[in-house]
Amino acid sequence: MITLTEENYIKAIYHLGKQGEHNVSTNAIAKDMETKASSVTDMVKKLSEKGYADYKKYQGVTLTNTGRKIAIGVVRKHRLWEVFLVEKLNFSWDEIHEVAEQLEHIKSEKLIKQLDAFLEYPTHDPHGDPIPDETGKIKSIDKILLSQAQINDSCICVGVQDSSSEFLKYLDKNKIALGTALKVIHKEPFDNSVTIEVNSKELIISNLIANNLFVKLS
Amino acid sequence: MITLTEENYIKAIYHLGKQGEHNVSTNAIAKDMETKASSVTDMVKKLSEKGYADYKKYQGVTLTNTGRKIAIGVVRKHRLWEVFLVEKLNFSWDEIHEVAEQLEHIKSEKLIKQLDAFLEYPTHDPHGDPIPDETGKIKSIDKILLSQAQINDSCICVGVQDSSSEFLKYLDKNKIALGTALKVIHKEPFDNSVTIEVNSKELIISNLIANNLFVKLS
DNA sequence: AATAATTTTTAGGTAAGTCTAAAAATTATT
DNA sequence: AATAATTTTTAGACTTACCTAAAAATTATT
Repeated sequence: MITLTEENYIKAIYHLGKQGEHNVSTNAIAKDMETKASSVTDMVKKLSEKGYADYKKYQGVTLTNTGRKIAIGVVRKHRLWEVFLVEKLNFSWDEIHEVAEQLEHIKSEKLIKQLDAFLEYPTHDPHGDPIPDETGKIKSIDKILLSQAQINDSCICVGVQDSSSEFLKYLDKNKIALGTALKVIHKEPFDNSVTIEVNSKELIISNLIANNLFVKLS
Repeated sequence: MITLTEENYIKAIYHLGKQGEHNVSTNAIAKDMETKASSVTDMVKKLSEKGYADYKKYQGVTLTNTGRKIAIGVVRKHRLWEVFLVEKLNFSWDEIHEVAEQLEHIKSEKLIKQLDAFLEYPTHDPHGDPIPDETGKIKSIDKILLSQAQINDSCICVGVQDSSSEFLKYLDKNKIALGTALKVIHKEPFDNSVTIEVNSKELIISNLIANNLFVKLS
């Protein structure tokens, strides 16, 4: 049996390793999970013994295939629950993370299978992140950061890099949601801000914002 | 903060005390929770210190108002999730308990409020048990055990006492569900079995079954 | 009422997951 | 290449929730 804590460590290693393939440092995990490096060392040893991770002292850690499968399962659950919260229970996209963090640990094959069907097999969560399918396959769309789009490019908002409440509230305030059409009008070389056309209005966006918004060229 | 384990103990004390009002013995809790009496002693001391229970050595334990409120909150969540599983995710009534045991511990005011609304404010769960409202009020219907009904009484199935998978499967097999109309045809004094008319057919029901089926006279 | 049986509590120990502080290894700097 | 800074690990301790075994209290039986 895998514990809740183990699941959380595995998830962190997965995310920090970009899909769990490259070595993740003890300190990176500690920072991400708001715990101490010594606790992380203890846990990665344990994960390694249990066959969920490969770990060599001072060399960081990677997930094994088993570990990666577990991580993907948790991510799948997390994202399906996020869809449920937004679509069925009228949560806004800045409120869902904390609840999904709890729901992702509920253990029941049938539950997640039925939830998936009930939501009509969504492919992306409310932040635009892909939902792994039952077999763990993740289909990613070819998205770029808004900061990388060129002048006159037309595109559609497909996701966020930062999903902090503050950032999402900023987007709400400016009527930018998933699916919103944007057009790049001007890029200011001085501060790397971007002028875009959105909802038939012009809006100036700081570099920080443009660096956290994923778009798809259209 | 209250832990998951504490919540489970509080819930057990609540159920064993019929609504948490009369003294519950250490052994009764241990049996119910499949743990040892010594563990129970430790925990009831802790619950008592935290103000959730009143406990005097060798005298058993009762819930305080605070403790009872917590128990009712957990029961509310458990039963709402059960409704969700049956109504929305096509679970059958013998599959829901174990998943609801997990879901009942998810902490989010908004979640449960919205879930309640999404389910259109159900008053009873799939076993016929009442769902406490937001303020903790529980409206119970005047139900009796089928074994207490008299010959020629017409009634409706409104709940079960035993919600074990075996019993619920027996009911399914015999096409008895919540809302099913029953009529008492004969009561056999020798073994206390009951002959009923259900779905236009006669069915002989053992005393054990009749003692676990709640009905409302109609 | 004394003894037996049962229940409950106490005492001491274990495992998981955390922490602090110190030691060891690695990486960066001069 | 030697020293400094940083990262990582080890060692030892704490908390929660559990356990076993023995002691104490309660309840039942004769």
